[in-house]
Amino acid sequence: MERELLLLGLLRQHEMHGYELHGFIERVMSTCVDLKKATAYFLLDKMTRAGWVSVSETREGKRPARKTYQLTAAGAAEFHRQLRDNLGSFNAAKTGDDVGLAFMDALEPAEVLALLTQRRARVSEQLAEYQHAPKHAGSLQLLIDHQVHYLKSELEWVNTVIHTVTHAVAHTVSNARPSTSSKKTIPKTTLRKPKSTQRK
Amino acid sequence: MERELLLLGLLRQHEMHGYELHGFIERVMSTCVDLKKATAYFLLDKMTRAGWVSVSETREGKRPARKTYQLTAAGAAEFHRQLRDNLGSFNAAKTGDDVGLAFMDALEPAEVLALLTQRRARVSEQLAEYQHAPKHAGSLQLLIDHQVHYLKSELEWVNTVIHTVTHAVAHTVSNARPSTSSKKTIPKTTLRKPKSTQRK
DNA sequence: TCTTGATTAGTCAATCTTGACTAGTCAGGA
DNA sequence: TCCTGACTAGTCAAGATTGACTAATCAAGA
Repeated sequence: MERELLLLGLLRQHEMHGYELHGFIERVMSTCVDLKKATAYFLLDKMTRAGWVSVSETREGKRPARKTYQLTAAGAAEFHRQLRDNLGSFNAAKTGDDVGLAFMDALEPAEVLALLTQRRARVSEQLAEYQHAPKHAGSLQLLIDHQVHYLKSELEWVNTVIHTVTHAVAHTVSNARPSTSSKKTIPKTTLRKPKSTQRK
Repeated sequence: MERELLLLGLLRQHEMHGYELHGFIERVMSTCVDLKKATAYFLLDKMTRAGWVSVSETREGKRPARKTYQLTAAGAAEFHRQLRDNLGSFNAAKTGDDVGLAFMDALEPAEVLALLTQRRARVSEQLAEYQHAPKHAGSLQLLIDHQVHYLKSELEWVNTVIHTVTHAVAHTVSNARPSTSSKKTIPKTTLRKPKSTQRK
């Protein structure tokens, strides 16, 4: 839904054709939003049907006609409505990217540590990339700063997990029978067998 | 894609029917993943076609038949593949939830502040809710902790933005002609008009 | 001049996701 | 007994999203 706001917001500045909108988003904002070309066209179409933008075909030379989109009055109103809604509300992203953590017990702790270390490297790489990227002007930089802030927080998180697991390993190893490490980290009580609803 | 891993991982513990899988995810993991019922069934179906899970219809009393899903050997292999992939890689969430920030200039700074304050309240509420929720066992709690860590980071972020905007307002107001505040925060140079590709 | 590869501009079929709906069961009160 | 509302279990059509494809233009080198 914030993708619509984004398109409306960009069109507010001046009319553009679909490819241009998508290109700008890719080039400048790819750090924090992703909007594939086909989705951009889909949304522009939808918003055209809703009367928020209007299209005009422009023909240049022998090129196939390009569609230029411009904001209508209704679109401007919708932009303001969505903007207020966007700034005043909060939709937490789901951090489910690391669901695997719930199933750590399926692997040797040593392997888990190796994998998490690899994950940490990925986070660092991305963080470095965004931190050293050329600065943008004004409010756009704010969005990138947000992503950087988020990545820093993710880096902290991976580190916490790595520490936790490291200690768990140390503990487990010292208590384990030789050559077999206890791999159960989810106690049985977490996942109960379905209460048998057998009847009759 | 991590939704598949989640389903496979849960089925690894013991067979379940679709409703049970979805129910468990809703009840226990709704903080960090969201998987609607229909999506769960869709994925189970897909994974059945892929041979990762098998289905058996069980009939109890006069109830309509329920489908019970169990992990196959191929499914177990796939689970391990996906688990390794999941732990070792990192897909940054896009923080685009606040794209509106890029268009702050369309509103009075005072209103922006009010809206951001409201946003901060939303973040706090959610954070409080998750922090005080009953603890879960083992690795599952880890996922919730991640979400809490993330929400704390978001709270910091909103605060940063509020501070920034507050100062910008102070600065603007002191420089402004009386009764009109400068609202342009995105300099013109950020969004250029398309270089006219006029030819001929 | 011809070919190759990049850029512009979009379309389309396949896949994924979801809100809304169906339908049986069961417990408890009128 | 009948009705109501909650729970169980799932289906379905509509909508959103994407990867892969088409097709024209243009620049630059062989």
